[in-house]
Formats: sequence, C-alpha cells, structure tokens
Amino acid sequence: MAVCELISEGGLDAVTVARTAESAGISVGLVQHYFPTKDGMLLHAFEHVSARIRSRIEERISGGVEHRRPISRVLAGAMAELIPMDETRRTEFRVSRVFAGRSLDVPALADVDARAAQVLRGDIAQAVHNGKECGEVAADLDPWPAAVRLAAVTEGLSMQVYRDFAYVNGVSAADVAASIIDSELAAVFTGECLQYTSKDDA
Amino acid sequence: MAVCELISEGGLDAVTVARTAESAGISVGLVQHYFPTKDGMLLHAFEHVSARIRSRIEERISGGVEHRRPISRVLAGAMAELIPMDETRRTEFRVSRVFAGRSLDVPALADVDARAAQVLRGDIAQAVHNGKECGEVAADLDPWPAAVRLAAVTEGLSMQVYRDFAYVNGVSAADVAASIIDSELAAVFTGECLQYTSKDDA
DNA sequence: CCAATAACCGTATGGCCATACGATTATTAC
DNA sequence: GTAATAATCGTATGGCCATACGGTTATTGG
Repeated sequence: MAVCELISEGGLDAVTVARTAESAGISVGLVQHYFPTKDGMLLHAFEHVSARIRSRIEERISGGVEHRRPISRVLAGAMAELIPMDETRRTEFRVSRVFAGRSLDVPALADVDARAAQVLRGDIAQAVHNGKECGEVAADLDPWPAAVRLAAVTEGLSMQVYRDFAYVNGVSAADVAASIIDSELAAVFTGECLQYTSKDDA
Repeated sequence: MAVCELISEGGLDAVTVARTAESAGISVGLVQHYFPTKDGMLLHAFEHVSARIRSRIEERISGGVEHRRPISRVLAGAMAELIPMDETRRTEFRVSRVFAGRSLDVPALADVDARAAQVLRGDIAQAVHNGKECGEVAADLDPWPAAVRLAAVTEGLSMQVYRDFAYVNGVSAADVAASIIDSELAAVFTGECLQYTSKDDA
C-alpha cells in the first residue's frame, strides 16, 4: 500500500490524498472512489499492516509447531520477528508505531491497535499452553500473565532497539535483544515467574 | 504548558498556534514572540515533559538511596512511576507517547526521545551498580544489559497497561505490571540474567 | 447491443493554519 | 525623562488540503 510507503518516509503528515494518489499512480478521484474519507483510508492501511504482521507471527508459530520444534525456540523466533533489526522490519516498525501514536486520539485506530496486542498475547498464551502438553512448561503456570510479560518485553525491546540501532561497545542491539528474549523465555518456562501468578490469585 | 493539555485532549492535530494561545490565555503574536516557529514550540514542550518525568524518577531513586531502602525496592518504585495506572500518569503517558510517535519523522524530537531513554537506562544501571556495593547484586553482573532489560520491560508494560486498562478476570493491569516488574528485578538481582551478559562478551 | 455499474479522471472550493508584519504598551537602563 | 528593549496584540496572507462534483471511459450482465 502506497500509504505505508509515504508514512515510512515522512510520517502521517506526508500522507495527503493527492500524494497518496500520485504515489500509487492513480488520480485523486479514484482514491476517493475507494475511500470516501481519508480517515477510512488510514484505518484500512492500519488494519492492513496489522494483519500482515499478525499473519507472519502466526505462520511462524504454526510452522514451528508442525515441525515439532521446541516451543521456546518457536516463540523466540516469533518474537524476534517484531524486533526492528533489519531495514525491512525497521520500516514496518516505523509505520505501525506511527499509527499507534495516532491511536491515542482516534478511537477507531485504537481499536485496531488494542485488538492486535490482544491477538498477539493470545497467540503467545496459546503457545505456552501447548508447551505444557509437551511437558516443556510447568503445568501450574497461568499462560496469560506469562503472555503479558513476554509481549511486554518484546514490545519494549523493539523500541529500545529502534532508538539505539548501533549499540554500546560493539555489541549490536539486536543481539542484546535476542539474548534478553531468550532469558525471558527461560524464566517463564522454568516457572520462575510463578510467583506473580500466585500473587494474582490472592 | 498549554501544549500538553491540548495534546492530551486531541493529539498533535489539536495543537494549532491559535488554540495554544487561546488555551494559555494569550495572543497569537505572543506565542510567536517566544517561539518563532511552531516546531520549536513543540520541541520545547517535549523537552519539558521529558525533563519532568526524568526528574521525578531521579528524585525517587536518590530519595530511596538516602533512606537506605533496598535498591530493588527503590527501582520497583521508580519503574512503577512510568506505568500509566492513574489518570495523571495516563495523560502524561499519552503526551509523551504522542511525541514519541512524531519522533519517528522529526529528528529533533527523536533526539530528545533517544536521550531520555538513554538517561533512564543510565539511572537504572547506576542503581544496579550501587546495589553491588551493598552486596544486593551479584558482583559480576554487567549493569548495562540489565538496565536495557529493565527499561524495556517497563516501557513495554506501560503500553500493555495503557491499552487494556481494566483487565482480565478482576485482576487490574497495574497489579500484573507491578508483579512482573518485581519478578524482573528479582531475576536481574539474583543474577539469573548473567547468561546473556557472558554471551555478549563472547 | 445496450444499459447499468464500476473504474477513473481533473478541477474547483471552502476552510484552516503557520507565519509575517506593523502597531501598542510595559519595563528597564542610563 | 528618555531611549531602547521586551511584552503583547490583532490582522493579513499565501499555501495546502480534504472533499465535492461532474465528466469520461471501461466492464459486465442480460
């Protein structure tokens, strides 16, 4: 979608109907034909990128499960998908973050954003749950707080990595991120975080 | 600052020079007198809120250290300061997040954002380092990756909490966040995350 | 073949906004 | 007291943009 291209280059301000039309090689009238209002166009674009990211993640998980790879490895790969470490992921990150920023004021966008986050946590929780049946995860672990934790650390890391792309003393930010994700997964899977699960039940 | 008020109500689009002037009870000409350009005004506002948040965090840390409270408790309090759990923190979160969104396209804002993140990590790392001297932290722990991890989890949690303010089956999002922060701190302080520190050195 | 529907175009317009600008009043410095 | 500097105002303007609108060409269904 042309909108995403414009956003990634110059942010939401760069997205005018005229420019979008030009960038897509069509006329202003036509984009109006498809999207009577600009807000609708933006909403559609946001849904579009959310869906794409989501399907990548889900493919990665289901693919890994099919190949009987250990759940922790599968999740590590899926979460790494969200870290902006190469230029492609970086632009994707930028686009969804711009929309997320706008979500703070536009309820329709906030919906998409919230739903995306919810789905991600759901997928993670599902994977953790599967891990139980394979004996990879402690049986008394509540998958939901675990999923919140994993989703949070991934999202937070993605921003740290985005800001400081090249990192301290030679170690790349992406490597640090991967290591942190690994150790988070280990923590969750060895049941180290049971402590707050039980605390919640109190 | 009137700008922040407008942002928190209607996002950056709601911030026009005229409205800002009105909201501040002055004339358009006067705001021009102080900020020849609108971008400058925005930049100033962003610096303003960044500095305020930062000073709150730093006070909290230095205050805790003075009272000889355990570092892990001090850090937990400082990090909780960043979680949007009440209405005040929520609007503050919204404002800084709106600016962060714009940072993706405006280098000047990106600078402020990156610097703020850097300072936060620095403060955390310093606290962790102090914990060593008190024997609270394993001596061979590199404070920097630990700080990255803690900053990331805090930032990620703040967004999860913001999106789903009221949370699943009666447990408030803020409680979950606090528990997760606690367990993160425990993990870092017991040296559980040494694994990625050593991996980095390899 | 022909209507109706969809794809597609270009221009016009009314609104909003950042900034420019000149004027007016307070404050300070000498 | 006066000149210079700062604070303050109101209006004008030129630009950009979303949307409206009327027209033209394809596509399709019967």
